Amino acid sequence: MGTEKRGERQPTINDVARVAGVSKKTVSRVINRSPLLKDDTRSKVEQVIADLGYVPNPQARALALRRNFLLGLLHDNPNAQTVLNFQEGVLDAIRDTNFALVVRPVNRHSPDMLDDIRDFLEKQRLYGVFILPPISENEELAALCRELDCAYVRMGSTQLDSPQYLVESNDREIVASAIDHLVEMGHRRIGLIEGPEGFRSAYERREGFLDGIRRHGLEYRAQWHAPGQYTFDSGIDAADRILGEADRPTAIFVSNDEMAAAAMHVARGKGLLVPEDLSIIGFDDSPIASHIWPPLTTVRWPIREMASVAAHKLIDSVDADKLPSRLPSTLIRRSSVAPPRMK
Amino acid sequence: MGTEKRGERQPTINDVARVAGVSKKTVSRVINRSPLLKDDTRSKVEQVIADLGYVPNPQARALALRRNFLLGLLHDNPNAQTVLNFQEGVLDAIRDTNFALVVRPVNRHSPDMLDDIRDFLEKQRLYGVFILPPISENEELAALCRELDCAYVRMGSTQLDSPQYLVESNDREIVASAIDHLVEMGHRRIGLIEGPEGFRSAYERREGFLDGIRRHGLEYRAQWHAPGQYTFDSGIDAADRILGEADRPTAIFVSNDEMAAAAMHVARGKGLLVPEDLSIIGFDDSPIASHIWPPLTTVRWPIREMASVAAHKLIDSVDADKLPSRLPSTLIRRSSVAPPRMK
DNA sequence: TTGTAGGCGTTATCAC
DNA sequence: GTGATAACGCCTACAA
Repeated sequence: MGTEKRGERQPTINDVARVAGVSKKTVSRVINRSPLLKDDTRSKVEQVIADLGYVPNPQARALALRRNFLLGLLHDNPNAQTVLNFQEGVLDAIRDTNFALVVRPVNRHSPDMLDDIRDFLEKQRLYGVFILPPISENEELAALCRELDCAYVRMGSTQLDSPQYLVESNDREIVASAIDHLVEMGHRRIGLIEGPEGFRSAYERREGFLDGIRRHGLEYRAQWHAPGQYTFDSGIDAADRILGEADRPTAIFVSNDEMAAAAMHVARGKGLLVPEDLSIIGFDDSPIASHIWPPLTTVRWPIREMASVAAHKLIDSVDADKLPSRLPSTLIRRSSVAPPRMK
Repeated sequence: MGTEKRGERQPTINDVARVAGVSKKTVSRVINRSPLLKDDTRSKVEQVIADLGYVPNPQARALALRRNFLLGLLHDNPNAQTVLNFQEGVLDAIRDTNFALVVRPVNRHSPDMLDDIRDFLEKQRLYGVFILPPISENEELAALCRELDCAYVRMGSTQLDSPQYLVESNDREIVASAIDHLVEMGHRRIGLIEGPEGFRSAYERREGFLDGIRRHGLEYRAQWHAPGQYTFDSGIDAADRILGEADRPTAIFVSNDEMAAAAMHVARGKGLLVPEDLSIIGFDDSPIASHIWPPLTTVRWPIREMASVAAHKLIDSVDADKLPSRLPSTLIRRSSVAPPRMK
C-alpha cells in the first residue's frame, strides 16, 4: 500500500527507477507487462513500486501514447434508469482497467447539438464514445465521429451501422411475442400506442406489433392505434383517443412504460379495471413499471449487458467482430395482463 | 471551422507558431488570454488557429499544469433521476469550460468500496469529486479524499462538513412545513414512514416530522411510525404495519417517493381511497410521483441547481465561500392530500 | 511585448 | 534483457 503523505509530491517513474537502480524504460516495461524481462528484475521493481506507492500518471501516458483512456457517453436521456444502467454496464467492463467514463448529456432539440458535440469531442479527444438512442439514430452524428477519428458504438433497436459499431436489441421480435402472449390469454382486439415518428425504436416496435397481428390474423382498426411521444402526457392523449371509442380494444401494447402508466390513468378515469377490462403491456421495465398498480407487464431490454459489450467493442478493437451485436430482450410478466372479460 | 481531414495529424501549437511566424509561447499566450499581447499579434494568431482548426491537447496541458480538468461523480445511485439531474446540473456549470465529468457508481454495501475509490482516485488524478448521498455521509471517504489531495464537495441533507466542501438541502425545515400543510387541511393524526437507520437524510426528515408534530401539539403514537429502507418493498411492509391498526392515521408523511408509492399500493389493497381516506406526502419528486395515481404531493429538492453550485465550488475555488451552501426545497402540491373524511 | 530553454511523466527507437 | 536519448504538446521562468 502506498504510504505517501498529503502534500508530498507523487512519486514518478524516475523515482522508482532511481530507487530500484534500473532505467525508467525498465520500469515502464514492468508497468506494461513486457514479456522480455528477467523475473528478478521485475519483482525487484514491483517491490519498489509497492513501497513508494507509485501510480503511473495517466496524463503523461496519454501524451506519450497520443491517445487517452477516456470513453464518452453521449445521450439525450431517453430514460434516467436506462442511462444509469448503461453507465453501470460500462463500468462492469472497464473496472480494473485504466479507462474512465465521461458523460455528456445533450439536447437533441437544440440546433447546436452537433456543434456542441463537435466541440466536446475535439476538446476531450476521447478514446471512443457510446451513443444512446434516440440520438444514436442520427447519421450526421455518426459521420461527425468518423470525421473526428473518434471510435464509436451506437446502441439501437435495429441495425443502424455495421456490426463493429453497433449493439442492438431485438425490439421487433420481442414485441411480436408480446402480442403472442396477449393472444394466448384470449385477446383478439389489441390496440397500439406508438412512439414518435422518426424514432427507429418506435418504428421497430410498431412493426413487431403488426407482425404479431398478422401472424394471428387479428382484426386491425385504425382507431385502436394512436401516436405518442414517449412522454406521460402524450400517453394520456393517446389512451384517451383509443379508450374513448365505444368499441374499444381489450388490450393495448404501449411502446414505453411511461405512456403505459398514462394509459392506466386514463383507464381508471373511465372506470375501466386493469387488467379485467383492459390488459396493458409496456416497454422498458423502468422502475415505474413495478411501482404502479397493477404492476406492469413489460419488456426488459438488457441494457447493462449491452453496455458491457459495447465497451468491449471500443476497447478490445482487435476482436470486436467476435462480440455479439444483438442481445435479446425478455417479456416480464406481471399483473397488467389477464384474459378479457366475457361479454 | 476546422478543415482537417480524417487521418491527418491534429495540428499542434508548433504548427500554429510556425504558420503564424511567432514563437509557441506567443500562441500559448493567445490560448490562455494573456493580457500582454499586441492586438494584431493576437488576431493574427487567432486567424491561424481558426484556419488550421487547432484545438489544444488537454493531456499535454494537464501534464504541464500538473493537474487535469476532470471532475468525478461518486455515487451509490440513490435514485436514477436524481443522479441524472445532478449530472445535468454539473454540465450546466462546466459547459464552455475545458472540464469534463467522469462518473463512478460504487456499491456502498461492498467491503471494497473504499479501496475501489482509492484506486479510482489514484489512477485518474481528478481535479475534484462530487459525492452524492448516502455515501457523502461516509467520513472515511471524505478522509480518503483529503489524504489523496483530491478536492471534494459533499451533497447532503444536513451540515456534514465545512461550507466550502458542502452543498446541502433543508430537509428538516421542508418536512416540518409539509406537516403544516397537512394540519392546515385538517389532519391531526399523522403517521411517518422513515428512511433507514444511519442515513442523515432519514434522520433529518424524521426530525422535521417531529418538529411539525410538536409545533401543532399533535398526538404522537408509536404505531403510526414505521421504519423503511427507501425501497418499494420496505415501504409495503411499513405501510402494512401502520394501516393495519384499527386506529390508523388520516395522513402519512413518507420519507421518499418510492415508499410513498408503496404506501398507496397498500392503502388500495385495504380498500382505502387516497386522498379521501388517507393523505400521503412523499419526498424527492421523482418521476413516479407524477406518474402514479393519484399524483403524489411531494418535496422537490433542487438537485440540478445544487450540482451547479457544487461544480463552481470545485472549479472557482477562489470565491467558493461566497457561494451558498444550502438551497431550499419546495413542496409540490398534487392530488394525494385532501382534508380527512368526517367520521 | 515576445522568445529561448527547460521541464512535466510517460513511451518508442535503437543501440548495446 | 536493458538503457541512453529523443519524442509527445503544452507551460513556466527568465531573458531580451
